[in-house]
Parts: sequence; C-alpha cells; structure tokens
Amino acid sequence: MLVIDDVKNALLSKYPHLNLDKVVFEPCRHHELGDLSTNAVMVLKKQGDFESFIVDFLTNHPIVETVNTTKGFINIRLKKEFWVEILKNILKDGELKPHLEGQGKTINVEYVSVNPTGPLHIGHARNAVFGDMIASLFDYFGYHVTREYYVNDAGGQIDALVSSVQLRIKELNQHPITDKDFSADMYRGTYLIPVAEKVQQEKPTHLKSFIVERMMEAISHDLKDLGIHIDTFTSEQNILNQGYLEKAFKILHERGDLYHGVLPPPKGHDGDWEEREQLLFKSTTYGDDTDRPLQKHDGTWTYFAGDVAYHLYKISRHYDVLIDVFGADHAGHILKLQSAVHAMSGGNTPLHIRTCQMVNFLDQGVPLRMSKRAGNFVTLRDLIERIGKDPIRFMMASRHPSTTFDFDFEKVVEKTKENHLFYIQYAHARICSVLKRAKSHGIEPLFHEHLLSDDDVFLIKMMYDFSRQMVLSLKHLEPHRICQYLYDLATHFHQFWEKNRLLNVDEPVITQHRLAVVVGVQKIIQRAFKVLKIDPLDEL
RNA sequence: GCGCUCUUAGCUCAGCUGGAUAGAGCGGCGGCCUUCUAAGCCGUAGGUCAGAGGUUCGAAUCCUCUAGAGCGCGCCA
Repeated sequence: MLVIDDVKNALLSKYPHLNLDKVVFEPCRHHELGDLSTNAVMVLKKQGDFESFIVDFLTNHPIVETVNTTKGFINIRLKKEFWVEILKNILKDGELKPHLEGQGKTINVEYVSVNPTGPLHIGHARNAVFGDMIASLFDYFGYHVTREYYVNDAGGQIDALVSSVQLRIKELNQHPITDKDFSADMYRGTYLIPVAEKVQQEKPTHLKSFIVERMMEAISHDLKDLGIHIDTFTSEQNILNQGYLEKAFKILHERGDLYHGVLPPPKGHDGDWEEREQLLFKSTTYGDDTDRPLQKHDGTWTYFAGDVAYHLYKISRHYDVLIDVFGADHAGHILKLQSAVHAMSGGNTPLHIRTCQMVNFLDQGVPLRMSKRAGNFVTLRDLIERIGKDPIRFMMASRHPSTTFDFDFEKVVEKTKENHLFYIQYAHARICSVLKRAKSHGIEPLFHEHLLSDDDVFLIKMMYDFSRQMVLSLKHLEPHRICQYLYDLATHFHQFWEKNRLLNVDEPVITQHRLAVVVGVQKIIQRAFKVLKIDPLDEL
C-alpha cells in the first residue's frame, strides 16, 4: 500500500527516532467515515503529538480526497483514480499481486503422515486439507515448498499389519478364519483382502515393504482425489537404515543433553506406575515441562527417538523453515520435538508446529460415532464419492484451526446461502452466466473510467482487500481467512447484482463497464480458488 | 492430578494478533421476481463476548484465578 509507506517515510525523514512498528492503515470500519483509517496518533502518543503533521501530509497527498479525525483515528477517503488503478490491475493481472516475500526461501511442510495400516478416513481430512493449504499459501508467496509425508513403516503396527495380511492369505487358501484369529492389535478390515491377493499373485521377496507400498498407493490415490499431491514420502525405515538415530544420539550426547534417569510418575497415575531407568533427553533445557525418553527400559528406541531422527534428517536437508501439521491428539509432541530440533540445529532451523482440532461429523444432524475397532469408520474415499472434493476442502479449511466444529455431510452440499461454498460458487456462476449472455449480444466487458460509480467503488474496495487477506493468512498460517474473505466478497457481489442491472442491450456502454467491474470479482474468486485448489463453477 | 486447545445472539460461526457503536448466516417477524440464475436481495428483533480480578489512553483479544467442553499424559505409534 502506497499511502502508509508515504506517511511513514515522511514521519521518519522529519523525526528519525520514531518507532512506527505499530502504525497501520486498515480498511475503515465505518464506511461513511472513509476508505482507510490509521491508528498512528494513538500509537505514537507516547512519543509525541503528530496528529497535525500527519493530517497535513495526508491532505496534500495526491491520491487522498479527504481527511477527517474521529476518536483518535485519522480516516482518509481516496480519490476515485486510486480505485480505477486497482481495478485495471486486477483486470490486467487477474489478481492483486502482493510483493513476493518468500522468493528463494525453501520450506518443508509435513502433513497427513497417517500410518500406512489402512485407508484414510474422514478423521484425517482436516489435517490433510489444512496442511495442503498452508503449503499452497507459501507457494503463492513465492517460496519453494516441499510437501512431505512421513511414512511410519518401521514399528510394531507394521508387523501387526503384515500378520493381518498373512491371515488373509491363509483365508484365501481355504482356511476359514474367525474374529478370534485376530489379536487385539491386528487389522481386520476387509481392505486387506485385495492386498493378500496381490501378495499371492506376485510373491514378493520383501513382504513387509510390498504391503506398505500397496497401502501407500491407496493413500496417495485418495489424497490425489482430494486434490493433494505429496512431493516427498519419507520412509521411517529408510531414515533408520541411514543411521540417523545414531547421528541424533551422537549430536545430543555431545551437547550433554542426554542422561540415564528415572521419570517421575504423572500425578494421578497411582498404583500401576513402576519406576524404570531410561535414556532421557534433557528437553527441559529448551522449555519442555519434563525430560523425554529416547529409549525404553530395555534399551530399544522409543517412537519419539524415531521422530527425533526424522527431524534431524529434515534439518540436514537445509530448509529455511520447517512446518509440521499435527492433529490435536498429537499436541503433546510439540514441545519435545521443538526442543530436539532446537538442540540439534543449534537453534538455526525454525520448526513451526500447527495443530488442528478434531471435527465432529454428522449425517443429517445425527452425530457419527466412529470406532476403528468396530470397523464403522467412514473412509475419505466414501466421502469424496458422496459429496465431492471441493465441499470437503472448503469446509475443512474454512474454520479456525484451533476450534472444533461440526461437519454435516448434508449441509455442506445444500444449495443455500448457509453453505458458504455454494454461495461463492453462485456468485461466480452468475458472473459467467451474464458474460455469456452479453457475448451472445455482441457485448464484451470494457472498463470506462468516467462511468465509475459509488457502487463500483464499493465492490472494488472489497477486491482490493484480497492481497491484505492473503498476507494475513500466510502470516498467521490461517487459510480460513481466505474462505471468510471470499464469502464477504460474494456478499458484496450479490448486493451489487441486485442494485445494478448488468446486461442492458439498449445501453451497451454501461453494460460493458459493469461487466468489467464484475469480471474483477470473477478473477479474484478464481485466483483464491486456485490457492484453495477448488474448481470454480461456470454454472450451477 | 498435570498439560494443550476451546467457550462470542436461541443455533452454526467470523472478529483483520490491543482499536471506533462486537459482525454474518440459520431460525423469528415484515417486505422484493413481466427484465441478467429469487439457489438471491432488503428491513427488523435478538449480546453482561462463560464468570471474577488485573495490565493501559483503550480488552472479546494480553496476564492471573474460577467454572464448563474436547484432546493428551514413560514401557503404543
């Protein structure tokens, strides 16, 4: 934004000592008062009284129409030329390009990372979509993004998976099996039957990796249908084979962050606690609440140790920033992982961890109680086939990540304003429809500056806010802001539609002009949807 | 017992990391289709921002405590 930089520069050139960090221009809360407001006077109060200086400066600024002050704010109304330029830029570039702040920087976003023991279910969807949109946002701002999935293919769960497949093979060979043949940790899902068949056909030499590959094929296929492409699948087994566990041990040991000791029992963990000496990581040094075990009592590595090794591997790949996306049920891992990364990278590799909360699923208002054991969980595939990828992506991304919310299978495909995605698509479809109709009359969009109306400006202002919302979404890693913004934009458009008849064959010039204005909206929706990876609809 | 996250209108959610009179939708009430998609638009009613303190020019937002909800808490991953 030009005005704010001009004001800041003017202030600094006269008062070089000023701290202007908190000075911002924002869209004016009250439309009657102006277009933009600044808190400068209030924020700078302690450093001096700069009101008359700023007001004078703004009054003489070439793109400022009027200036007023109320309740400590300075409000400005911009000249129409400003909005003319904004719309021209949108029509030319298809958007409003924020300056690319991430050019050259590399970033690794790890998300989904579901154990390869079964198909993705709907409980995995939020993490997958949220992580993917975080990655998309970084793409948008010019970072080099790696989308990564960590495959837990080394633990006891995988052994149980292999046993489960072997049991299914037995079943294929005319040995009837019952529920009793499955031990508690085994997987009795019928999705393993085709895997067993494949094993029989191909007789692989490495059974375990063969099975994991089949599971990962299914998972990536489901992800693809949700619009997600993972760049790098990193195998836990591979990390271990490459000796990263030992490397991590060595680094932490040399730093003096390891010791053998006994953890205190968690409070309320009365009778069944048995004190055991373990190899511990001194994560309390880095802000954790308690030290964390790298080895079990028997000297074998813990799951956490594997995670530490994996993050050392990520550090060794020299990204500027690492991001992990966890479900709320893994929030307990944040501090210990960040401690480990801090220790191993010497504080040089920032690790941001974002969690998204659980989702309550409902079908026509009835809560779904899923249990993996009972086998009544809904697969992601089933949901995609039932309602499509876009409603899932939009809904999963449209809520603040740290709040739980209700996801009703029926409500997200309703064709009413209550369904935000529909409402936005409706705006887009209306624009496409009227453009098509105008074209059949030989009328194409064409912007006429001198026809710019107050209603046009009202709509252009909303388009102008796009780049600011994108910046905020990135800054806070909160893609839901984009969804919220699009809904507001759609609201403004629908109001505009009701007030201003777009197509009038008797008035071709005004028709051209209004079409050009709504093409701006169309382009912004398309650009935002590209980031969300949602397909805009030309008709409903 | 401890930790993390949450609590905003009857319901579902926003609230621009401390700014102006806290906003939308649904539901309620009342209006708007001979013209581009009424799958929409307009008006109206509805609030002690869970509660109590604190920080300051200013708090839904930051801190402390209390209550309630969800998730988690070595020897699973």
